[in-house]
Amino acid sequence: MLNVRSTEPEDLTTRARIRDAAIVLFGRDGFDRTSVRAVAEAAGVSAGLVIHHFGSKDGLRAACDEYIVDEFLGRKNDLVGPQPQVAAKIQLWLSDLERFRPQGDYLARMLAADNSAADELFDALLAATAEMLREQTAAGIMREVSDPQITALYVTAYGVMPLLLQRQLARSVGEDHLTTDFLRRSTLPILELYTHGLYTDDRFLVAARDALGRTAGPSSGKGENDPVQDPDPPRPSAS
Amino acid sequence: MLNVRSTEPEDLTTRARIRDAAIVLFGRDGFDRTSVRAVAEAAGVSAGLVIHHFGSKDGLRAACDEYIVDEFLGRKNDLVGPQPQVAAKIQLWLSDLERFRPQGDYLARMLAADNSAADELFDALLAATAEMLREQTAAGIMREVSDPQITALYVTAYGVMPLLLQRQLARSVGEDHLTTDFLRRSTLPILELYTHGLYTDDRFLVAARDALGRTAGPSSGKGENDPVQDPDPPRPSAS
DNA sequence: GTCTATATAATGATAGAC
DNA sequence: GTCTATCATTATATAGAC
Repeated sequence: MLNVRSTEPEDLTTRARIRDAAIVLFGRDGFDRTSVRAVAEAAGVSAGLVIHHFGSKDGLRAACDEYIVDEFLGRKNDLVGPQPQVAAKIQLWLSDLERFRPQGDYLARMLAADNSAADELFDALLAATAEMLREQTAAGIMREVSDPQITALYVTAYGVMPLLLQRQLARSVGEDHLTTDFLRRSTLPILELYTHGLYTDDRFLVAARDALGRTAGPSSGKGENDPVQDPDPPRPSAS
Repeated sequence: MLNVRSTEPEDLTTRARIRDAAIVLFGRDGFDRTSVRAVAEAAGVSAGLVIHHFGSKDGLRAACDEYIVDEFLGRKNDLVGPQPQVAAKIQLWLSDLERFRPQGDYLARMLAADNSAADELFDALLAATAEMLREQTAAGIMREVSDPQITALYVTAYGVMPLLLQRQLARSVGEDHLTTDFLRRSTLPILELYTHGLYTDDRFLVAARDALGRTAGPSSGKGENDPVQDPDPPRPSAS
């Protein structure tokens, strides 16, 4: 299903070969640590030709950005369908991590960097997530939440997190990189969280509602005991 | 509470001033985009002196890494207490985002990069989270989960996510950077998730258990319909 | 400890031949 | 379109004076 041309180096134009080589190297080593010469060598051309095709190293980056975003958002070539949807693309990527690692790595770097193309992509993911949340809630499949916008935001951010922290995730189970097995093993724990939560009762939620209620409003003065979000799990006041 | 010397530039040694300037610039612009000269200027010294003190630019980075990790893990100076705990440090950081932004930005870059100091820190956070999960479960405050290791891993990773995606989080609510208000607003949605989950019933969880049960074991062959984790929220097969 | 001056290497980009 | 040769800039790091 879906064409695979874009990752087969064979019949690509030189320009496309350079761009693909750049995605691999930029994704693996980072933009700054990758020289135009290195990209040229990987693509089997001269450094001058790289500049000739993209104007500058930054032009090359822009071309990579655009390609990745278009690819991911399904705005690509062929008339395979009206909208090969984001979800389908995600499924495709996940079905063959090895093969799509370069794109994934590149995407991760984009999201972490100060990059307007990445912003566009994140916004698209967020919009899709928000819409899904709305639909599922209307259908009674998902609970009503107090703040759909923020909820959608965190669900989206939690969703892309594995891209950014793949090194830590893989390392913690003794792997070099994310594997399909790891993702499969992650399925149940994540679904458990999204189905039941982790807490056995309402106590922390109620306490937070109380605390926030006292200062009230979307904006407020500073309190001493702000129940601000904790980079670690929500936990009782102790510890 | 807790001393604040480390962020007051006044009475620091020159070496410490250089290191602090480097943390600011490395955190803001990235290691590669920051020159030794820039660090030197920010610290009010010559480039030669920076090298004199740290041997090389990479030595400077290593010193910054170590400082940040030690600081965060509470292994720092003074005898303020046996273990000013990670949780306390997090609270301190969150209580004054503006002031600790340089450290936060630096930490974010560490975690995203290929950095052994960051690995050590992540491992410490993970261990603390796993231990907390164990305790809370034993106390009946948290539910039993099917895979405590993976659950702890995701809870930890979700916890540090805002550090890595602060740009996207802030942007989505129209801010330039994370604010205390944003974190306050995030408290309830996150606690809702951790208390009730998002789904109204078990259907997806049961379906996943079924699907995984069929292939069984922690490792298995490839299926066509792997219910692999989705960078977007768990969702029904449709879409 | 701190500075200035400099060596040396690498990089992005240009020019011009083919 | 593609190459080779080269320029100009910038970076890290060194050397030696103070």
